[in-house]
Amino acid sequence: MERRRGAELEAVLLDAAWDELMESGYARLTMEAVAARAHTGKQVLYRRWRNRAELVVAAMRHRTGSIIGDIPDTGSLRDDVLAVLQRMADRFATLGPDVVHGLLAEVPDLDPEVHTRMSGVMATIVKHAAERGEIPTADVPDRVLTAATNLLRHEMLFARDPLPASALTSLVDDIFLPLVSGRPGRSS
Amino acid sequence: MERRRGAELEAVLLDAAWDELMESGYARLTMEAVAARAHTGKQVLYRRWRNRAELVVAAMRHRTGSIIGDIPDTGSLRDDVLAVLQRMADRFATLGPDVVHGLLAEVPDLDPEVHTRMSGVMATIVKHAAERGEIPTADVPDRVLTAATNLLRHEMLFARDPLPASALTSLVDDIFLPLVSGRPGRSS
DNA sequence: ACTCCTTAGAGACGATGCGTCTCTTACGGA
DNA sequence: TCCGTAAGAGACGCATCGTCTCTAAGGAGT
Repeated sequence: MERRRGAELEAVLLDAAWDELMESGYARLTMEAVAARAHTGKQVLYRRWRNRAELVVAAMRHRTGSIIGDIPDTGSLRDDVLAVLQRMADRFATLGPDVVHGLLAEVPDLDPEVHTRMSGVMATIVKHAAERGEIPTADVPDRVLTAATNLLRHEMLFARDPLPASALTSLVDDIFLPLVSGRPGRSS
Repeated sequence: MERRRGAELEAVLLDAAWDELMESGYARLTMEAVAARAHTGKQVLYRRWRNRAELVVAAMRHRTGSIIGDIPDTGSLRDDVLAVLQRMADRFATLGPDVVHGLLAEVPDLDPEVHTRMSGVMATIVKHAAERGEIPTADVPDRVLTAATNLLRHEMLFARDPLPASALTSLVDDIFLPLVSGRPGRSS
């Protein structure tokens, strides 16, 4: 029997966990199933991750790499923000609400890193826009910077159905742009 | 042995569930424990609620009644909104993140009712403000109406520590009021 | 007052799945 | 070649879910 080791084995384990996650969701993912899919025993999993939650988080990081890639710079503030929101929506769509809810319940420490990174991304985008003269100032409160992304995350957490296409544009046009451009929001 | 029945028994069951929820949180709440605390058997619980999640939701409704009481009307838009946010924060504080996360994971259908009600409350508050002349118009997109409450919920869901007092005022002054008054947001 | 019928109270039961433990054996390093 | 680490496999104990079973309390009906 060929026996896997080290990084090679680890990749197989994480792939198995990811596949299981996609097939069964978080609530129904069992360590037994992951081990079986990887043709190994549970101990091999528990030797690396302390519990199901850690395994799933590792599988996600392994599969999707960095939480957020590079910072969009399209030359238009609106398009930049839309690009960020679109990425979030795509990411969430592949995971599904079940996974996010499950992780949220069991891994409360998952978020802060994401939040600070998001905040940084938005700050950069806003700075670019201010340099172009699109908006009067890049000096914007953190809550405003993250308002659109946080609202999107909120909607995705509670939405039962896929988000309508209008959701992203509404967040940008009704919320974000009015706040950073210092202009009245459009009325409905 | 005195044997409880009907509404009387149901109240005892729901109180037991609530106490257990406060003591152990959602993740550690077991049907056995609730039954034992109410001095009865599990079947009595399962005869009324199909699973743990339904029992907990029923216990919450029983304890805290309607999700939102009356609509604040202080004569000031800012104070009205702050009052709503304060109520949300209080409610969440008594429940704790564990309970909310757990329910979110197991009862995805919990939200829509809350959302529409929240939307209605904010619409009324805004209408009053417009009638007083505090803001130019009550014709505000739904996403703007619910922006503050949704952002607060988002922060509470992800916050590890109790919210700082400034969170509520920041949501009102940096986000909500600028959006509905059609004026620039303050800079940080 | 007597009977019946629902269901409370109590707990056994099977199933599931976690996380631990044990055992054998492949294989890389010295 | 020898040895030690860890892979592969699965048994194990424990917790808890949700179901089933049994006895008897106490209203409802005559």
